[in-house]
Amino acid sequence: MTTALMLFRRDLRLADNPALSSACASHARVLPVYIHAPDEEGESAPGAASRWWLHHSLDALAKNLRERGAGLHLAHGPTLDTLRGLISRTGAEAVYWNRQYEPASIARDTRLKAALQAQGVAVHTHNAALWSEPWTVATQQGDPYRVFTPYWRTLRAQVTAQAPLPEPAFSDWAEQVDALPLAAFDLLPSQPWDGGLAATWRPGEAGAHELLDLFADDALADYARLRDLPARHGTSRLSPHLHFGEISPVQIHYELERRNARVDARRRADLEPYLRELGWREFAHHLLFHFPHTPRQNFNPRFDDRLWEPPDEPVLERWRRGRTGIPLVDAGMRELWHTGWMHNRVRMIVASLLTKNLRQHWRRGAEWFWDTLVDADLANNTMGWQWVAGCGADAAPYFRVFNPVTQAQRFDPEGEYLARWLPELAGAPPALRHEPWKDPALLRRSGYPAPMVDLGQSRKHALDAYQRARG
DNA sequence: GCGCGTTTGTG
DNA sequence: ACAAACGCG
Repeated sequence: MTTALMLFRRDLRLADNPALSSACASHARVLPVYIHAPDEEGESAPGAASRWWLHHSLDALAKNLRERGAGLHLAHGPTLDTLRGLISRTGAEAVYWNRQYEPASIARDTRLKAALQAQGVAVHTHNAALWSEPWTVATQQGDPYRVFTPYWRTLRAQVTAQAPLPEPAFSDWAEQVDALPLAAFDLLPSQPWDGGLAATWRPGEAGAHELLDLFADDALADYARLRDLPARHGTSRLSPHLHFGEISPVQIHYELERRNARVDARRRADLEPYLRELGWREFAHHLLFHFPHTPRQNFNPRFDDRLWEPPDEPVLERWRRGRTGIPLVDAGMRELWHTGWMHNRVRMIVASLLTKNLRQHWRRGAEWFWDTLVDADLANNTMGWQWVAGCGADAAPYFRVFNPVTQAQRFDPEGEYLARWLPELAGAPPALRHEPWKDPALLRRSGYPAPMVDLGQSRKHALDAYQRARG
């Protein structure tokens, strides 16, 4: 009877979990373990909203395991000491985990693997999170890609709809010893600000597949058009489930292809625009792996930090709280605060306002997103903010400054999204929701603030600063 | 060398 | 029309 440990991290699912399947295939007894060690994760340690998600996702995983006669052994770090303790108590001969790609996690896992192997324990690691791991895609020169489109062409040619792994058989799970209760991780907020999160999300594997079903039935067919409308549920909203590994790109791809094959040719959805978005997620991981300094430093080294003003706390606070007086920006920031998520188009617009019109460093924005997003992901967050700020890989040109009024008129023409998140403006006609300052009485009556910046003027300032920095 | 490239705004 | 500049095939 050989025993193995299955170390869960951000792969909180039973189906299509290569490390878990491999452990179960090779060992008579497997002990599923989760070790809480945020100090080992460096800048990818979860923020407040992610901790909320993690709590509920672990809860869901533990329940799934219990229903199958197993359990999830919870423990505090350090990871190595904890694993050593479990190995000596269970007589485990091997440890299995799925790989992570953040700089601190890579360093930790490298040390972990060497230390375990040195004491005679076998270590098996797998890919559970990506279509293609960051080092498997390269230019013809053998270099990492810095531009999305050629990256995607290469990756797309490699990607086929692979059948995901089924749940492994659950016989003879090792018994738990001295496990902690989930509450010991202290992941939930002490102030109850999480009501909006609970009303919006169902963390865990079942919740992920529920959303996938909804997306496949509902929005996918018209994805290219609907994905840009923040008032609609036109996107998959799978990002937090993907971040915590409750579902994999392989599962999503396979399921969407399978459903497509079952409807007649005329009604088939065009999957490509959606697969391309998953491609951006892969690209972000590719960039973070090959350019691990980018969470802190500009990807483009010629980009000058003097473009941004020193941190201005009152300015940052109005932006964070959704009181800039620019409706689409405030709606987005309030959606974020309430639900832990923001529509991607709105993310670009609030980021453009912060980094260009308000001239605050993109890292201030990335920090706030990190704490408030349930899908906060170091690779995606870093790439997204640098892209908008203009200093990233394949970035928007710096002179591209979004106009949040035009954007709202184009993508939320009826002001539905604005009304949903800005109760002050809900009663006003759409045209005034887009530009409430045109009716000073409305501002007085509703208490909605006047704009904190002149969009035209601040745009000009940003472009001038860019010219100076270049010159 | 040469064409092409997620997400735009202003005049 | 124009606002840059460069990675990639």
